[in-house]
Amino acid sequence: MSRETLLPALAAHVLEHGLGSASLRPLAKAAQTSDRMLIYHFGNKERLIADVLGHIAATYAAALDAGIGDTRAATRSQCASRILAQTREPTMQPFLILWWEIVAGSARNAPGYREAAEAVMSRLLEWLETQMPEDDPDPHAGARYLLTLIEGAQMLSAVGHARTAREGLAEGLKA
Amino acid sequence: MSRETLLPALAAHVLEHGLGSASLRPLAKAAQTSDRMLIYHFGNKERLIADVLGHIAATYAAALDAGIGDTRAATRSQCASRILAQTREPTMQPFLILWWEIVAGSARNAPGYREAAEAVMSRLLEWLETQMPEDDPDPHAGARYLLTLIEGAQMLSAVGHARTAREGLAEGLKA
DNA sequence: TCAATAATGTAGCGTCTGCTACATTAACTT
DNA sequence: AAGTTAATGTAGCAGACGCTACATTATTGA
Repeated sequence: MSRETLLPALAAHVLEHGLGSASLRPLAKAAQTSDRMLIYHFGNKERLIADVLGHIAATYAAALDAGIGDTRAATRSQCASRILAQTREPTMQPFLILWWEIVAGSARNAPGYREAAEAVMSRLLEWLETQMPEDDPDPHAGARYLLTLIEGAQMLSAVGHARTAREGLAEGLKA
Repeated sequence: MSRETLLPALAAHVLEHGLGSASLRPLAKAAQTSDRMLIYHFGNKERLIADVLGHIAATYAAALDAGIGDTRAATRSQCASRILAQTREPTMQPFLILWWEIVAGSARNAPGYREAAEAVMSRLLEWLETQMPEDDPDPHAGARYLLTLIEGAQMLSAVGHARTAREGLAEGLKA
């Protein structure tokens, strides 16, 4: 069992249980190995977690690419709706919950977190740019605007302000 | 030393070192007591953390109120600038970093987190509403819009996308 | 004044943590 | 076939974790 073979199982465990309870022995059990072997393959826990986060970020990016449409959106609002529909996919939920732990780690400069978070946001930005309306006056700025608005809404929803998020989004997307 | 006497020292420690390293013995040391006494006063760690988060949320809310201006903003953009200026205060930085841990806990339904986060966002919303331009066509929606946008920008900055945040904000606030 | 209650100190239990020393087996190279 | 390296098992160390049992000192109320 190589490092790459282990990563999916480790990622699945982290996605389900969060980073707070990601200690060696539970992780090892989830991947059907021993803590001994995890250290053997990854060197130490820090690198393990960094690798797992990298794997998760890559998986998320691939899921985004898979859900990409071949037609551009007609309006910014429709563009936002598309990405919000993606985030409502059930398979996306564990990632959305884990995401805030990644942001928290990034804010505290935990090694590996910043890179994973940056990668995800960059990919999301690319996705948005390809989906922007053809006649948009400023697709570059528009994509960044939509990303900012959507992520703000996502956060508000995570802390029980879903209603605030909905009204904020509506105001920001009205024609 | 009562529960209320201890809270400021505990809060200071959590603000400086984060919730990840908020275990009983370091917390006790910071408050010049023993783990024994922390359990005695708060019952268990779960309630301790919930109380500390509540205290921090209240402190943050008070800081917001203290920084409130007596004049309304002239434009939504100016209103946003005011709150962004507040968040750049050096004393605010530890809270901004801790905030994402609170969001992460809230997303995972950790006890006490949701309440603290909700309280902070509610207060921020009130603050925004009092500062909205007098001639704004829809101050209710406008405040929610600004909150969503600003928090999205805050998150992007936390993960190394400060430039994206700046451009997104600019696009969302242009007249 | 004396009894009841609150507050604190000391010591430790059982468990989990990341990690390592040591030994053994499997696989590959020459 | 022999020797080298990679991969794995077993056992355990030293420390941190949340929490508790027990004893002791302060404080308070009758």
